[in-house]
Amino acid sequence: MFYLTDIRVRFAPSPTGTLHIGGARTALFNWLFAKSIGGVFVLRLEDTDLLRSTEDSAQGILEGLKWLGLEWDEGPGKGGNYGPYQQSKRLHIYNEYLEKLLAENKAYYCFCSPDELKIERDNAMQAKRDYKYSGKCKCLSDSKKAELLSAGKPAVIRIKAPDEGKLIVQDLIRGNVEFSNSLLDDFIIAKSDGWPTYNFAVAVDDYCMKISHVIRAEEHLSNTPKQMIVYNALGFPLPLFAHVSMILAPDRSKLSKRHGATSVQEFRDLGYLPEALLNYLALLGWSSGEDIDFWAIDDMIKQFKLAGVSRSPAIYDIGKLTWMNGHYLAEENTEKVMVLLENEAKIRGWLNDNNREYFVKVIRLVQNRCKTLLEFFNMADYFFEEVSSYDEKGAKKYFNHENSLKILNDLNEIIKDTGEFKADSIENDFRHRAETLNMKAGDLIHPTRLSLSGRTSTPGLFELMEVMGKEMCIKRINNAIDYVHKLNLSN
RNA sequence: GGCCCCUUGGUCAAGCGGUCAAGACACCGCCCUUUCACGGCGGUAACGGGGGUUCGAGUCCCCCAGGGGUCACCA
Repeated sequence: MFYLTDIRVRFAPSPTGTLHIGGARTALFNWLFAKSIGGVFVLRLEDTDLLRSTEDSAQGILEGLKWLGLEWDEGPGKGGNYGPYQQSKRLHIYNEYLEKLLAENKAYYCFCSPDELKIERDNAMQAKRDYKYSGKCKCLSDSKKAELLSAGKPAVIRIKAPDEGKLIVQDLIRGNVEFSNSLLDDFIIAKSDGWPTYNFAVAVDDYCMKISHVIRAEEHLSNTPKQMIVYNALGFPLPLFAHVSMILAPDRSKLSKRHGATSVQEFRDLGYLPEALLNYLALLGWSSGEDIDFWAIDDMIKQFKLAGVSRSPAIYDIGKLTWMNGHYLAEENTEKVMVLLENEAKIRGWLNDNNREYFVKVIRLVQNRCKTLLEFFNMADYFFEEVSSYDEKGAKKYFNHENSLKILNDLNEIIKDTGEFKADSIENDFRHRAETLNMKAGDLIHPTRLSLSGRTSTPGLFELMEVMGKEMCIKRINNAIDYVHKLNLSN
């Protein structure tokens, strides 16, 4: 009997694209599982598809994982005792096991060309039969085989698959899932270019890397019996499996580029915080049973159980992610937010060495109203740039009646007269003046807001004024007065 | 099409034989308020269908339907 002494899990993406949120969630579940029981989280790059794998993609995936804080214990850049952690560097290992299977007559060379096989497959399809490889190369004589091999005829290696009985996948999320052996054929384990196929490489690597729990996306469930055949042929003990359901787009289809942002980096660039994305992803398919929306990562680790992972596919909802991000952003340390905004702010000329303090004050005012970092740049422009136009409806309402000029002039006076330019005292002055003028405070507040920001909605006006400073306020009120003058002339 | 997985409001999701079927997002009201957010209160909205088992079924079993996955010298 084989006992697992060490808990080891892995995330094994193929570097043929970006790290999308489905992959990120799979990585997260692996990571949480490992952390929750003191296991090891391994990262392995499955890059045996030489044509589609790219270094850029690999770097992007690594970067995405790091950004999320899902650091791996072993893997690229980290090392470990079971490397290399890139399949493209493990050819000698696969060859060793390939030769073992060949020597034990558990696998055989197949010389059928892709074209031949395609024809057989098409025929089977047309006849509405299930296609299974005929197995004709299995019966090749040794001499014939040697002849073809030495003639350099391209060959793949197939594994001899049992055709009776059944395989039971022990899945920690789904329970036992049975597959009948009769459905499987002698599938290819090594391509004619000498590289192993996925199902072979995965099984060999998971064994060699002493993986105890294979936690991966549901799309791999149907592949699992094939991998089990490899395990069995090689005499490897089986790991435990856990197949996590997929994340679907709002139209219930598989996530793809046409669904907008799907990759971790896109979300980063859109101004989402890693904590928020992680929290959202965790709740999309996992529940502790408690009624908690916001999870500190440490609590997640404490509470995480594979049994709490959902079996049904989940449709992701960017609205909820955004809502959640808004909460994280509102509570984030202002200095940290500043760091996150810094680059873009400098590019826009909003931030330089002399106005850091001002910039921080603006963030403090705006950050709890933004749902994403990107929104900050849409919401705070008037703090850094001249007001170039006024909200149309606002102008109609506050700049376009007989009292408008008088009110604006009054405002200028109030502002000039305000001794200490602090939110409290400004507010006091405003309310006083409104009273003496027999107006509502709003009658003064709204035109001021529009004058200072060009908008009808902003953070609290008096806080805003304090941050802007007296000088800027007066200047903008004067600009508004000019604007109203012109408006009157043209009427 | 074969095989496999899945099915509670629009979305996420609690529930594990007895509940008026939680909660969150979204949506709609109201309150707070200088606007916008936030917050508070309230509301609309669900067990895919059909058979069983049981005193009793969202919960167990079977069938159907729908959705998803997979059937490559891709991973």
